[in-house]
Amino acid sequence: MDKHMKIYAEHLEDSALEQFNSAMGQEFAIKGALMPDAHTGYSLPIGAVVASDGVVVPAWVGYDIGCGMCALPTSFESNDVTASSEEIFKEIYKKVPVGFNVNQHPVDCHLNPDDLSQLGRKAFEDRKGFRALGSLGGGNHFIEIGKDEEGKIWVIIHSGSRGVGHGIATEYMRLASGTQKILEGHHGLRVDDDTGRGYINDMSWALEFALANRKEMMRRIVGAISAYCDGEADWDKLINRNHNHAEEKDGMWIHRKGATHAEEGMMGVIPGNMRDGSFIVEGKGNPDALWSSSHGAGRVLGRKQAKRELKTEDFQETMRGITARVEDSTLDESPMAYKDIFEVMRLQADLVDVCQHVTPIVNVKG
DNA sequence: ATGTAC
Repeated sequence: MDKHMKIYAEHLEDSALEQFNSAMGQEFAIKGALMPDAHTGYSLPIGAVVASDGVVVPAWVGYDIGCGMCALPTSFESNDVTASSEEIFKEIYKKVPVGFNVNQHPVDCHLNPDDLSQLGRKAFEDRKGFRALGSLGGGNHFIEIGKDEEGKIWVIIHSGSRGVGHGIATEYMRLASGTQKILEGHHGLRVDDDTGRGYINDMSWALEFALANRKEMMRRIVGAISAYCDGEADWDKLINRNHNHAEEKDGMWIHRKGATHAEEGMMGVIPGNMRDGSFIVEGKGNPDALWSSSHGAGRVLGRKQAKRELKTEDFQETMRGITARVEDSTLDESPMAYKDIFEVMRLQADLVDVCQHVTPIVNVKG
């Protein structure tokens, strides 16, 4: 069967290609693409986009539904931010829970948990409800304050839907597979039956929760910077882009697992690494790439491998001048654990235009 | 990525 598939990755692991081919072998898979940062995941590689007919596959969206980026331009002076970077860094850790931490009390939110299915509602209650709103999480989630080529200060966040999205993903992956082996295979839900509709409803709610989460953090971070610098955020220019979601387009269900939505003219944010910062991009709406781009640089070293093979001294050396946690515990996030972001950006010149390159001043991690 | 089990 000739299905439309395009691979933008230059060096691809065999196991990632096998996962992609296996997914594309499903009868409901219509069209697929692998972004330049693609690497092995479970079920579907990270950096894959697959369009399906009449079916949604929870494992193709993954655990962190709504994981994505926000970028907010501001009028803070870069000299002020640099001069107060240590204070701002500490203030953010005071205001934003990181890692497994959440707020002591629930945070006000316009979202209504009654809009979730019974299953989604239970995941929400079990996973700390609105206490999780405005919390960063762990792994590769981060907060970055940086300046672009014109000296403008941006606040950039990578975070997701925290526990609630994870709970929703887990429960629907279990229902779809019909077994406890939820990470194997490509189990779909019909979009027109109750379970499929339930997944789409709850996934959509989790996307909104993830955005509300990033916005709440943005408010706290802008507050932290404002304690030391004059200026304000340009909220009308906030960019929000998911890289783990499924959306309907032209009668297809497009699954993005670690791939940024990049319609023509759509603004996006592609993070590189702790040292090289992030790119503000504008989508080209390339249909071969299923209207997508990469969601980052992509790993070259697994987390364990990075901690084994890299040296903390080298990490500290390369991060000089940036206020960040640079230590043994964050060594798996070293720039050396990722592909060269500049090369990845070159490989997707037909997918996005680069508008700005934001280089880090402060980086906050879980 | 998350939070559970060791």
